[in-house]
Amino acid sequence: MSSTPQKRAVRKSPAERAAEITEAARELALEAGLTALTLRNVAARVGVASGLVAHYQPNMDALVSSTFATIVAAETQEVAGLLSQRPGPSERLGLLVDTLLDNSRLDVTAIWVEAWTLGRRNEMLAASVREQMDAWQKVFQGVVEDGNATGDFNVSDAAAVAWQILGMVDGLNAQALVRWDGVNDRGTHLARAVEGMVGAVPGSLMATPSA
Amino acid sequence: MSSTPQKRAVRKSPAERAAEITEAARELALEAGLTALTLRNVAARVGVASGLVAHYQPNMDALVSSTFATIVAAETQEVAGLLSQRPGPSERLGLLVDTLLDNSRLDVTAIWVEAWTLGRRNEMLAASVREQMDAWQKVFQGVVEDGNATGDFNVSDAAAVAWQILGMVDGLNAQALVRWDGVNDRGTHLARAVEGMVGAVPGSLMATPSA
DNA sequence: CCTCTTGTTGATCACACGATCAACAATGCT
DNA sequence: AGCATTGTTGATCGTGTGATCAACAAGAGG
Repeated sequence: MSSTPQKRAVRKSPAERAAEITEAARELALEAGLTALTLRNVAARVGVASGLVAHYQPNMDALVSSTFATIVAAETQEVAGLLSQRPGPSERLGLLVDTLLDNSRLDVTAIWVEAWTLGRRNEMLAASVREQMDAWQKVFQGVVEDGNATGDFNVSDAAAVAWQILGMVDGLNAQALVRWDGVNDRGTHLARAVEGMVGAVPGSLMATPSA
Repeated sequence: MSSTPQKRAVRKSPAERAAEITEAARELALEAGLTALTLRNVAARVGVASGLVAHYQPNMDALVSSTFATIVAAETQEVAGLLSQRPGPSERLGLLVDTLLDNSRLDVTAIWVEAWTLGRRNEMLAASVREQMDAWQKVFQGVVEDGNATGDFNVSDAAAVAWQILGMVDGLNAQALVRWDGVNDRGTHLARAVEGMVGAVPGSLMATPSA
């Protein structure tokens, strides 16, 4: 009769169990947000007593923080990987803007926004947020500097411009989180704005879809 | 000896008490975020029993929602008021961008960001958020349309561009919430980006400070 | 087959939340 | 002065949170 309420969880190695817990936390966060990361929620997802989750984590703030870092870092690396396949800076920046606005990562965006406010009460999370933002900024900065070198762009302060573009992307994504309607061709408008910022030829960032 | 623990609160008219409560909620939210709006917190600030706050509000979701709306609407009207004192569209758009990035409203930004995530679990708040975003978008759209009429700008879809600028401003502000350092002249960079979007002459949005 | 290590349980604590409501008391009215 | 209205209290309920820890049992080593 009863399917879920198993009597006792099978005994596993600490490494394996720890991995289960962090993975469950990752899925939970993506589905219901970082706020859903409670001892009992995570435990239920693993199929284990709540005490066990506490046993594998110093405290919940740490689990929230590391889960955030895991999710966001994965996205950064994934997108950075896509970038390297593009020939020039213009194509890369265009792809970057286009990819980040394609609404296929709204779950990650939601976690970003949540982390911004949760960071006010979770110092460990706040540190992770700053760290991951730096990583993203570095990705943008690299592309901008490449464009400067090739002459495609003309930017005096690549770091600052990278921060700006990142901020814009974040804002537009957060907006999409609440108001998905209203604007259709966000990528085009943002591309024009970014072209203005990096001193690129208008239209040069228009993505040529690989499909 | 005891200062705060007064025996009983003075009896006031419903209107006056209700105003006290909403005002206390406003201050609390600005200081500690919308999450701090609990029955007991608000009650303590007013100097009243927690039950009284509940008596004046249908539920806490409603208080959170209305407090958000109050704070944000005030900011919108304040900035919109400043706008009307500027002569042309370029000056107005420049002032808009400059004012919203001057870091003097980070408390309001924090509330925006918090509302975006809280809205996922508070339908009333979500509605308020959409409403207030629309209001802001309308402000931007008005300026863009003016610029179109005077020929200062050249935009085909003023509504879409207004959404974009709004999103960018929100993103940069949210970023400043976590990373206040790194970028110094955000206004300049954003101005260049916006100039690109609205088709304005480069440099035309540079604010000429009234001071 | 037994023992001992150790992964696991679940009851429990203290706290905070929203919400409710009978009892209370201050005020205004007669 | 006495009464009725009504603003106000504070204890209470049910739920949820993080954290703790004695007790349990599964599995490995002897």
